[in-house]
Amino acid sequence: MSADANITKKERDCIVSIWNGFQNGFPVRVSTLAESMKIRPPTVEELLDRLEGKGLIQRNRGMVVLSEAGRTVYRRIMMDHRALETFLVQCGDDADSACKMVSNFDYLIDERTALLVLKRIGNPALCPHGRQIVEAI
Amino acid sequence: MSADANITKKERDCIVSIWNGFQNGFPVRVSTLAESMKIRPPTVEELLDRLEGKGLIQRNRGMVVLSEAGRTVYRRIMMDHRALETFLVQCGDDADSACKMVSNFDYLIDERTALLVLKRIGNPALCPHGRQIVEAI
DNA sequence: ACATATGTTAGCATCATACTAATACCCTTT
DNA sequence: AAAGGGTATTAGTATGATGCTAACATATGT
Repeated sequence: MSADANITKKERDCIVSIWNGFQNGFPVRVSTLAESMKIRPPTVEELLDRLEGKGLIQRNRGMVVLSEAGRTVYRRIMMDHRALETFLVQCGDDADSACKMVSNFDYLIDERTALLVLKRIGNPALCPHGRQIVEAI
Repeated sequence: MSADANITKKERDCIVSIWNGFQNGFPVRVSTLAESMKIRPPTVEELLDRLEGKGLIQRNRGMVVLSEAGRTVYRRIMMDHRALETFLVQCGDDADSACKMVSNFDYLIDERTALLVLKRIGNPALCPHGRQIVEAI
């Protein structure tokens, strides 16, 4: 098992952008996603169609939110991401490089593996950026 | 930078299969590659066309070998693979799961990161399967 | 009601992956 | 040398992911 609802890198990025865009309390808009992902709105629509097909998001008149399943996927990606990122920083990498590197494959790592890594690095509560490794959302 | 001659997962698998097939001293054949990768010969041809285009292999009447550049890519993939695999085993994973997991992203990791990980886990000479982590080929 | 923003469809294009069917090539055996 | 068997390659097709522009639709605010 991977972090897996069987998603691609772009779908992963989109899920993360949807979550980040939501931070202020309002659902993110398609145009905002397009801007933050540096792709055109129709390409975002395409991506959203696929994510909706997988049950990971809900849409309403241009507003986009993660579904319960989508939030679960997000949580998994982030736990995996922050576990590895924290490990790399412990190895001597800087937080930004580690973050960029790990973004390329965090969505491919299974939960079991992430938990093993977390235990090994001492179950820290926070990642190098100061965020909760196991996020409650 | 990733381990990167900018390859895909299948191209990565193909490079590894070409190397493994070569072990006995004879270049691997297309049919052998097809069998070991569980795809049909024409799909192998397609893959080989792309790898040849990237200068990573050389072909001669159905025989396939890695080029110098291809061997470099292979070495990098394997160092990255074995570094992470060894780390996961140190975390408590078993060698086979670790191997399978790491195969999904070893080709995405940059050399600098792999070297940091190697240092951190104590620069072991051998991976859990007993192979040289830094392979001389 | 109109103008502007934004969202959505339609229509393409490209690349990676994969297949079957047909053809070409090579080697061994007769 | 011809025939046959195995292997490689080409041709043709398909699908999924990613991306675009242009056109059309829908809101929102003045």
